[in-house]
Amino acid sequence: MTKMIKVLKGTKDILPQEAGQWHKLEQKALEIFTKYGYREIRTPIFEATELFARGVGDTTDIVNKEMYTFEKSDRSITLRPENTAGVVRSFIENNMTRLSTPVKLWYKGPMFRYERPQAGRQRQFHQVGVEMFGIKEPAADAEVIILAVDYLKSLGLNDLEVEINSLGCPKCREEYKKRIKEVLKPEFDNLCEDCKNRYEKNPLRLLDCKVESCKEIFAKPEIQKVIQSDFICEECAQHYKDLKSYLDRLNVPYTENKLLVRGLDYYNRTVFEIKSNNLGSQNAVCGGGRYDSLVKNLGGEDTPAVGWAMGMERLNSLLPDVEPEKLDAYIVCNSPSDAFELAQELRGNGIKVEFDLANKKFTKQLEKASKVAKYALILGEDEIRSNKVAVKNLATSEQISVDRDDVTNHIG
RNA sequence: GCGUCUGUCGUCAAGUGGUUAAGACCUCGGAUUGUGGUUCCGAUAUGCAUGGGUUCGAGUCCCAUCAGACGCCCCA
Repeated sequence: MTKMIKVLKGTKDILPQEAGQWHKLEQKALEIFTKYGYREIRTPIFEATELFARGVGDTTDIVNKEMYTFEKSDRSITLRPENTAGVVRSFIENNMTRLSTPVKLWYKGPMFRYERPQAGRQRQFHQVGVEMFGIKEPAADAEVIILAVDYLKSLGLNDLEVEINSLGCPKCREEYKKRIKEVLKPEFDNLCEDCKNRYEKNPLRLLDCKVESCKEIFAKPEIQKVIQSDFICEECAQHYKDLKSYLDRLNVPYTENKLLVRGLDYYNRTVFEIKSNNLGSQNAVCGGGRYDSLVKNLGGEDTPAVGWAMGMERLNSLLPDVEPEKLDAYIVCNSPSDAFELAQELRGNGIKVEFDLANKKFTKQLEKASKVAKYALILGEDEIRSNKVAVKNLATSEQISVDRDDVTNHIG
């Protein structure tokens, strides 16, 4: 036999039996985001590699080891690993700074990261996300978080926890990093390999290492004191405080997590995640935050922004299965042309109907009808002659003869 | 990139070194030439991820490769 070609590692077919959940995710996204004034944007699936290097940050894992990059006509091109950079590129390129603020955009679509697949992680996966441009006030952060919660609720997902933190601005964050490095310096040799790495690359990430020996080190009082200290500057602290009071006022429960640090370089001040306890170790369904310097860094005017993304596969695995909908009717008839004609009449009336295309026997047709449809429409020689149709309710076995023009009214 | 576990029909599986690889569901056909979902009968893996090895003999033991699941790193 000829060799079979299989889907690539970390990729999946979305099969018809899962389509119901995907439709729900997409329909609710459109419905809820529209209520908050967001409009959909669709950016290309591949972009110049430089966009992600500068946008996401060239010290991040995503850019360093997870991108699908290829050369074409002397250009370096990359399949998007996330969509904030692409949306920001489009925002700048299409002069959206000229639109009245806030500019609210949402997107959905596939993203690509070259990683080892595991529960809740694939190489091609899908995200829905929102980005809001032009507002520096904490009300924007709050609205974006509340929108995420609202969307998740509309999907019937309530067992979720919102975690927030503030990373401060570049100025006060540098100060904090310096202090963490100072206090950990004597312990450097005792840290695990990953932490030694993080010490230089991203000191903030040090703090939630899962290795026991590192946990012990971080538990020391003098180190805890630095971790727990309020390092952020006055303006950042006020922003964070205002965000919390909005969330309190709107009755959105949240927990503060000082160890919540996002791995993308562009975040400042507010960061947040929404987690589920019903997933594996990849338990965040939503992650986002404020990125006030990204637009400028990518060549646009200085424009503050906040946004988030959700992993659709992760959402999907929290959703109950959707039963496939039955056909309204299945036509049972030994004359394909008569069946076809009736089917087209009914389809014209908005009825979901199929008929046998393969000249199967009467009993086989009826068997098929009972599996896929609510009603069997029996169209035999007698019925054709008298312009009638026998309408059989397959659940109750009741059968009545009705005028052909009247069929639609009997299978609502 | 690292670690752990797994790989028998479309699906769920039995099989624990010894003749022709259970069973169930799905699918298809028949009983049933205009009445289904119940029932009965029948069909469907020359092969146990792939390639080597051990053995008189391997789905069963060993090695490698590939694939999958889960975890680390990181992220949605």
